[in-house]
Amino acid sequence: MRARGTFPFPPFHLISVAMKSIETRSPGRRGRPRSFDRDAALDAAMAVFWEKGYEAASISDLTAAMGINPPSLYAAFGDKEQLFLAAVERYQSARGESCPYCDEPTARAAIERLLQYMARELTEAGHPRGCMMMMAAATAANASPRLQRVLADKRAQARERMRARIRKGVREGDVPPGTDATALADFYATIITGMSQQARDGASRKSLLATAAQAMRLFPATASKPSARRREDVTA
Amino acid sequence: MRARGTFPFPPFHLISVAMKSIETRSPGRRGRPRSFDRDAALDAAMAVFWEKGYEAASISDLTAAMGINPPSLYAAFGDKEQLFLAAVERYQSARGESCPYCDEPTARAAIERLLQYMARELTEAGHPRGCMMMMAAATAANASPRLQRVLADKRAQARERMRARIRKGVREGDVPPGTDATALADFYATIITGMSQQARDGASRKSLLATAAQAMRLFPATASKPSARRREDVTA
DNA sequence: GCATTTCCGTATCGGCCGCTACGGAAACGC
DNA sequence: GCGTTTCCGTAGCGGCCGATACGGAAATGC
Repeated sequence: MRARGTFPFPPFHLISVAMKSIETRSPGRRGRPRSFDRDAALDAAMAVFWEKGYEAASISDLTAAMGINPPSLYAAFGDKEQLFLAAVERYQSARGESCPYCDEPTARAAIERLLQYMARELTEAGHPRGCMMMMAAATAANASPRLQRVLADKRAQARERMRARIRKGVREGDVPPGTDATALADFYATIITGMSQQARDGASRKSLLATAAQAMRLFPATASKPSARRREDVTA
Repeated sequence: MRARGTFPFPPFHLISVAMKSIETRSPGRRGRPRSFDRDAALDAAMAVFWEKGYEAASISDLTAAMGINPPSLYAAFGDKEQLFLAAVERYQSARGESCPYCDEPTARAAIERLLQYMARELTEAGHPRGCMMMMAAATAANASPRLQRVLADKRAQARERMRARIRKGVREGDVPPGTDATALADFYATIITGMSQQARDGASRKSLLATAAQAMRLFPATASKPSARRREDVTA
């Protein structure tokens, strides 16, 4: 009984797990092999951290969800903090980065796609509500400085990515010149942060999508500068 | 040495403390009187909860900040949960309610005043950053159901107050008819929630004020006459 | 003065925390 | 088969958690 079944994950996850499992069997590892799937255990740990946050997730909670005993956890992941960091990496590589919003042709479309993706993801059934990083940030108030710094860096990176995309839009002409990319990125970062909290509070997907749509209304409209293609500006 | 000095509070607090102190001395209380100021201790406890959240604030942290020993804490406040609830009440009566934004003549002015007040309050020096209620909500993930319900009610009340103010604006004609008060209140609730998190993350007051100003840009514009055109919004 | 009432400080309580020592079992290379 | 290596499960470590038992001290009413 390895799979816990509490938080089913998409197929691509299982594929990745299988590949990793084959990969780690190739070298000449001696002795008894590990009897549980490391990535599956990591997914289970991620779900617990996502649900409860960092400090509130006890080793007992984690081992129960992972289906292993404490020594196996420590042998495979080091300690609670390293396990959490591994879970964060997995969370980001499987979810955050799975929305290549920066590939959208315009900055507006990119931000809009990101907001809609977040509104859906934060209220998706099958995993805890809200964003794992936000939950962790709130519950790691007196964790190690290293962990806090890592989390702060991740958040700063997310905001910086939005800012860079907006600046690119200014350079390419699909965002009005003189637009304050920093202020705009701060605004949308605030929206996303707030949506995560609202989702955790039980807000419906419809409500979050409405908020996202509202927020998009104040994205600076293009002054019909390049190629004169009129956008469906929903401005008020 | 009673005052801790870590988190100085405004004068009105001290006045309230003095009045309460006089009040509680009047009845025929026998035996040795309490040797510490209950309200001052409550303020110190509030600061700890505000800084660390509910679960991360230990009795040891609290007693150290309050300048008393555990038995005095339990005698005066019951247990940790009741102490926290008392701190929440004090927080709200001293801060949340101290911004009578609903008295503003128009709904727009009310929301704008609220947002600006929050932007300043959340970054005010002299007390922890962010909103105590938000911090508590995030760190009370596995607290008692009763406590979680109380916190959820408080948040719902705050949102409902905004919604009611917007609806009043619609009735009185300073907000366009057909405005979706619920969606608008949800949006501003999301903004405020997000601002609290951003403040905790170290965002500057200037940044929060800019975000608040951005958010005000999409408050439905008043038509010059209350009987003007309807405007469609919140479309997916 | 006295008896009574209440508070305060010390010194814990049982329980859970993150974490690990240890011995036996399982899978390896040969 | 063998010895070696690694893993697993039990059982428990020291430490902090929230919460208290208890005895002495302080302030009361009389």
